[in-house]
Amino acid sequence: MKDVAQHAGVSTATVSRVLNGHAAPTPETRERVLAAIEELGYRPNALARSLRTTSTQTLGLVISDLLNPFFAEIARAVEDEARSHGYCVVIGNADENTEQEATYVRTLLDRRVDGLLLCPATDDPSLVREVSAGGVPVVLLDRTVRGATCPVVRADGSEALTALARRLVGAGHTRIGVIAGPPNTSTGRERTDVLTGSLGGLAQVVHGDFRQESGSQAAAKLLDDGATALVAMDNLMGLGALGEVRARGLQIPHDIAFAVFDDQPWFPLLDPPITVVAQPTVEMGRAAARSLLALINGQQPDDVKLTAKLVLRGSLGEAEL
Amino acid sequence: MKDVAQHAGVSTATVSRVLNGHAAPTPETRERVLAAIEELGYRPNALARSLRTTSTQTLGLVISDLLNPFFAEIARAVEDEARSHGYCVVIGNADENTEQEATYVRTLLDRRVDGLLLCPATDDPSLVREVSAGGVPVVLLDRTVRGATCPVVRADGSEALTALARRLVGAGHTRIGVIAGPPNTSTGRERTDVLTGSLGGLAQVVHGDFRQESGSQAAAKLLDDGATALVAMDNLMGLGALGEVRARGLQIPHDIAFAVFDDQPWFPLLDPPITVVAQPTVEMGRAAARSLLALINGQQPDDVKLTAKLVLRGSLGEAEL
DNA sequence: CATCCATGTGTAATCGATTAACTACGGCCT
DNA sequence: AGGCCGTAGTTAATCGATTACACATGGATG
Repeated sequence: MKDVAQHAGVSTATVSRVLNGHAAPTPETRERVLAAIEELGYRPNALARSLRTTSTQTLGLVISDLLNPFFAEIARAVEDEARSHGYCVVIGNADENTEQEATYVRTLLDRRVDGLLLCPATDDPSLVREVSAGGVPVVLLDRTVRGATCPVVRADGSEALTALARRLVGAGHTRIGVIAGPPNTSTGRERTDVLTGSLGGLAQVVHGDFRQESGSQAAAKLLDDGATALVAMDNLMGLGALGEVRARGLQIPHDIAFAVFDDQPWFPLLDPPITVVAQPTVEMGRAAARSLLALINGQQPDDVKLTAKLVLRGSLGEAEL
Repeated sequence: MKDVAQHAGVSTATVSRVLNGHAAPTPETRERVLAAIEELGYRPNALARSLRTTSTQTLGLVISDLLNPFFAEIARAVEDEARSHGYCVVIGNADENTEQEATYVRTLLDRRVDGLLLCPATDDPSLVREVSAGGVPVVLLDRTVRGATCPVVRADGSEALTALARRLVGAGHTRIGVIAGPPNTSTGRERTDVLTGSLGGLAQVVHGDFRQESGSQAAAKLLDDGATALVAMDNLMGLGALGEVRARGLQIPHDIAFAVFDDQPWFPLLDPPITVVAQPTVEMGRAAARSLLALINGQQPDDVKLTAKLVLRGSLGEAEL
């Protein structure tokens, strides 16, 4: 910057003013400065700027698992929305691991992100509290924590799950296997509670960890126990469960009814296409980013609850008639 | 930091030494400082530190499309490797868009990343040159650019594609539809060249843009032209093509042979499972991160070329016998 | 013609760390 | 005892920006 100033025959203050679009400098001075900048290929040091202004124009996003297309899509949406407001997003991948999650959150805070979007790995509120205590705006995304005091953005699948339950019961299924998420996550618990609630006593629940492998294992157990329908509570466990169903040579929907929470682009390609509860992923990501930006600007955004929809495609068999 | 110093009755210099594990401070002083840090909940400001030391312990990763599971997996691998060396990764999503790519690269440089991993959107070398000129270490990943002067890490699919071509030809296919990537990307061109080369004159090529929609369109065109086999050059175009095949009610492999470049976890679930050329994604990501770190440490890493493998699963029909 | 004000630019403090250069202290040797 | 040295710790410069405040200039005004 000093070089630019010298080159243009002005002081660094003037250069800074030109850079930041202040009113002061003469059009003529401005020209000279811009020319010098161009000539020297100067680019301002964002670190220095942020140090001085205490604003990094950066949001932190800590997600549970980057390999889960659901979160990848969320990340994408967050990024889009943030960029359109002149913010940048730094993504941290917690890998469904509390420790790694905490590490990432702290790293992001150390780098002074202006705000944090968090998809918490568990519903333990301590990490969120720690962040809030540090005075950094936080918004929770997809999952919440116990006694959360910050805005939360998530999808409500109750209606869709109730409808799903009704159809399964109506079709005469009496042993319905539910491949649930971890009980210490809000989504894991709530989805399962709603579904089992509306299934009366017909549900049999096995908990997985939102990953493919646990989906196969859970499916195996449930099939061994004579389940005639399977519902996986997230797309990765659904993938695992489908593998198990295939491996056993079972036909959907003839031998077994099948549904998944979370839509994926390839579900319609299966034969039959898979019935799902589809979440408005992109809207969730965008809404979360908007809430966080509002919070950063001193507003108090409300919680956002978007509704998930049941998409019938054929994998439930007669239940869909 | 000043507060900590005061609290511990020492100067900021001493606090800094404790923080950075210098030899100087007495165990006793160290104790006091650590106690003060603990008590005040002090966390060093990474911006200030980086400004002073000109090192951010951060790598930039600009990928073509975060929604493409291939790149998501790469990102994940890069991040793992980087973390294990004490580095953090900032991901930028270029969306297969040159302008956005350039914007991201500049943003990352402005933030003074220690090095940059780039999956270039096109093979135009100007952006890479710009970065190199700025003295920032760069490594290219998956794709290269014309006349690249920096290390490149990628997968070589020649062998697998040749084998694939041999089988298709052997099975008597004479109209083989190739859904190619954009000709201005190295992977788009090379894969297609190898495949069409080994297919003699039997190949018919339609170029897509590495996205789902273009895959359906290309497939439609090729099927209209009477193709009896389809090969998609990346998983998203494969997804689109499969959709088109399904929509037309064609049976794989009976009506049409099908193969995709890039494996995906759900390919084995289709009926029949899809034959693919599988790239060693994780190894690519890790290798690229390692190369970049080496470059940052002043070494001159060689290019890395990993080999992709043909995985036969049944979607080629008699070609696989 | 002196005074005042507006306007454009420069000077220097500041953000929060690191680190070279210096000081103070105590022990050891002759 | 005096000189020397090693060591723990302090002072202050520095990284590259922003910005409050001071200053200079020129035109308008009484």
